[in-house]
Amino acid sequence: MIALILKMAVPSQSPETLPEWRIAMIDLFVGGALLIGLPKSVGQIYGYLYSAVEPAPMDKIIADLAISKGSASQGLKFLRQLGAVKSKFVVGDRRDHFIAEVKSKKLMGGFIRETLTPALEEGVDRLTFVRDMMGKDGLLDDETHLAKVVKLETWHKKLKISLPVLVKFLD
Amino acid sequence: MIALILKMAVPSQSPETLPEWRIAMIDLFVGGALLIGLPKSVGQIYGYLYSAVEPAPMDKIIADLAISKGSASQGLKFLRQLGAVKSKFVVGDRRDHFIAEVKSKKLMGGFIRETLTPALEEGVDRLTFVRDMMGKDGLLDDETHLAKVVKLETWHKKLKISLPVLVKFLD
DNA sequence: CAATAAGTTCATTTTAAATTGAACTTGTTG
DNA sequence: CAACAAGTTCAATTTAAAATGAACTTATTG
Repeated sequence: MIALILKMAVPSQSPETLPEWRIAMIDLFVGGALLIGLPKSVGQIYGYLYSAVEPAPMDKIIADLAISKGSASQGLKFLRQLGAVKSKFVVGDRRDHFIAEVKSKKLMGGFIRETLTPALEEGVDRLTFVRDMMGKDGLLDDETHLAKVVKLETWHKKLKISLPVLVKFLD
Repeated sequence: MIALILKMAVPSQSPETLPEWRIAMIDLFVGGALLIGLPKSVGQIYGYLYSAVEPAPMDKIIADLAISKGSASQGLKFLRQLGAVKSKFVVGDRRDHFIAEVKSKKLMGGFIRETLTPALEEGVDRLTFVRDMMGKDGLLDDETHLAKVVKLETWHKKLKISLPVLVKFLD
């Protein structure tokens, strides 16, 4: 009996046409996503959830954004890894319901952790290698050559410092 | 007579095999370029010039990096627009000779000017549009909805402020 | 436990972007 | 001014990435 009532509270979703302001907001996030090298679909999904008033299940996202199951599943997986999206349990509904995390500590922090930091780490390795190879060629005594590596190392160090600061500043 | 001597000072370039340290440095810049959404070839060219000891003409870049004339020409054009590369006149040689600009004010400043700022500007337009449409739907009185736009506007403003600061810090 | 719903995975297709190279423009020189 | 060298442009091709959707796994329920 209770089950019946709960079931009725979650009628099958008809693909809703998004209001213009939501479409514009989603576009904004799509632009941002592409700018930092993330797939369009990820921007769409995050924008959708950011602009949503209530938690949305995957099939609703799929219907409203007109994207495939695969894109939605993978996009949400990625966003959850970042910590940019979390899921909320809704009573009487088997489906996961997703909401956007809006604190930029979570948003950008996740991006830095999952994307930027690995890239920077690879950078360290390459820099070490450069030093080694220069040493082999006896170039580390040469002012000009040494300066090139040192400058790179300085950039690297400063980037590593400033990214977290940036995140904090953004709120 | 003089012309003859000068000509001999610039013998036809045999495609030189780059030392490992230069290859590693170039890879570093390729990684950086891809990270910020620039084509691989642009990273290669900049890395090549950054690691070069003397100014290099386009045909040397083409030969050493084994890229096409088209890529080289377009890549250099882009880098000059940014201000990340400048050309140096070499006596007795018709060809342009290129050198990398290493001050990050030039490097990142150009990127911010040419790529980030236009993107941010488009963001302003979209945000204005979002406000308009929300207004039309009478949603700007609603705390929840208003908060969403305001948060975006705040992010936008802070990003605009912090990018130049970041550049200064990087040197 | 059979039937259904939710969600994931991944081989294939689609799409977008970068690269190429041939044709062209511009400038130089003997 | 003819021949060549340097560099640009852009249509066609190649390459890489993202999106799709069918097959699958896992969990739920009547």
